[in-house]
Amino acid sequence: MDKAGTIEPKEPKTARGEATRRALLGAAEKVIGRLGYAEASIGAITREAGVAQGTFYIYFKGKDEVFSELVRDMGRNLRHTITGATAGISDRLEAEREGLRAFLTFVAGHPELYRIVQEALFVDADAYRAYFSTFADGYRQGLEAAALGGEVRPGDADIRAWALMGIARSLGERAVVFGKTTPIDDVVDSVYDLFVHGLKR
Amino acid sequence: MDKAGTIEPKEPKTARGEATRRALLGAAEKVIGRLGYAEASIGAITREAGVAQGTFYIYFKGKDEVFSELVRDMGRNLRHTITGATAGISDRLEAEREGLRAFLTFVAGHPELYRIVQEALFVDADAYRAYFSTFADGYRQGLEAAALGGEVRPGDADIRAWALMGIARSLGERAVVFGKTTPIDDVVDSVYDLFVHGLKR
DNA sequence: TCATAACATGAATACTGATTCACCTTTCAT
DNA sequence: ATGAAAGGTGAATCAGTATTCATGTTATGA
Repeated sequence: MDKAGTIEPKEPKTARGEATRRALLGAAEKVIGRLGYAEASIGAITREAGVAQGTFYIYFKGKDEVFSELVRDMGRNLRHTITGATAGISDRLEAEREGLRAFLTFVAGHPELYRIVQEALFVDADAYRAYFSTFADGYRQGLEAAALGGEVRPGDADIRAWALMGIARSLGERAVVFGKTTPIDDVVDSVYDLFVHGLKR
Repeated sequence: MDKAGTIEPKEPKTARGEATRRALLGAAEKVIGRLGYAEASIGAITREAGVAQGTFYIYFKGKDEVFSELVRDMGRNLRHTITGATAGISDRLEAEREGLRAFLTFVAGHPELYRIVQEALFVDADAYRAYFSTFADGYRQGLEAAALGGEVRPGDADIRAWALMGIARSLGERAVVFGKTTPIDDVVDSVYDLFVHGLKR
């Protein structure tokens, strides 16, 4: 009668199992990204992964679980990418600009990111909130530091963080969901100008 | 053998029927807003509306149809509200500010707006695109006119439109989904400052 | 006042797809 | 070389609900 320590019905790791799990995760990303959560059947996922349906349940408790894992995964990847792209840039505005560029580039390469993250609000609201809260926190800290250093004018860092995040999201969506193909560098330049100077003539 | 002109299985209008339809639509808004599309059963909607399940199909072809109608409805309402709030304001930046205030106020009063509109991407992508395209067009036209009039500095109006829309969306979500309760007027002031001056000190 | 179109009912049907399970195969430590 | 443990299979359940339908009820125009 154990149960507290054991990992229950999943998390199995040994050699090829790891590979199968990855295959499943990758297949889930592809299928869910294409069809959406509701339409993506376990059958379609396992077919894509090249395994039998039952195999799915060796590694995941259910459909929601892969999904949640996917959301966390993508968040990590994206954060990692952006961190890499902005590491070592001391000027805040410039860091903001490069972060945006990295974000838009990543998104262009992972168009399913939107569907999946956005659908998370309905499938796993906690994962959704965690995803955006984490991003917002990052933005906010950067802005606070910059305000302290006198790089940017004073103002509510949290609101600004959400505003900037909204800009990035919106322009990513403009490209991926609405098919507007303005080159990323042009988008970045426009937004940077907006960041720095605002709208006023 | 007609069919072209007739309205098929719905659109019936006669006295109380109209009322029932409205009740159903209102119930759908409430229930879908609360539970999300997938979890919202027809049973729950008709129960909320106080009618039998079959009644639902007198007025709507299916679950998707109410949903689509809801999305369009909300878009119209919101647009109407914002138009009303900004009518007669000739200064573009000020109009932008009041539009944002109206938007955030509306959203605070209709927290289910987010769930529903956001879920539309999965249930009825066309309605989703129409919703945001319409908004973006409005923003863009306003910005183009302002640029022509020399009120704002030159720049890509479409990109700016999407950026501003993203800011509004993000801050609405910050309140409704993430429960941050900064007073609307404070949010508006912060964002306005950002609009006008940008971040640079 | 009654014929008829609208409107309403809710139990029965139908379908879809997630999850289970009894059994087979591969791996590898000893 | 061998027997657990880990990994894998896929057909058979099973649950949940959208949709249908045969049957009432209400309203109104002639």
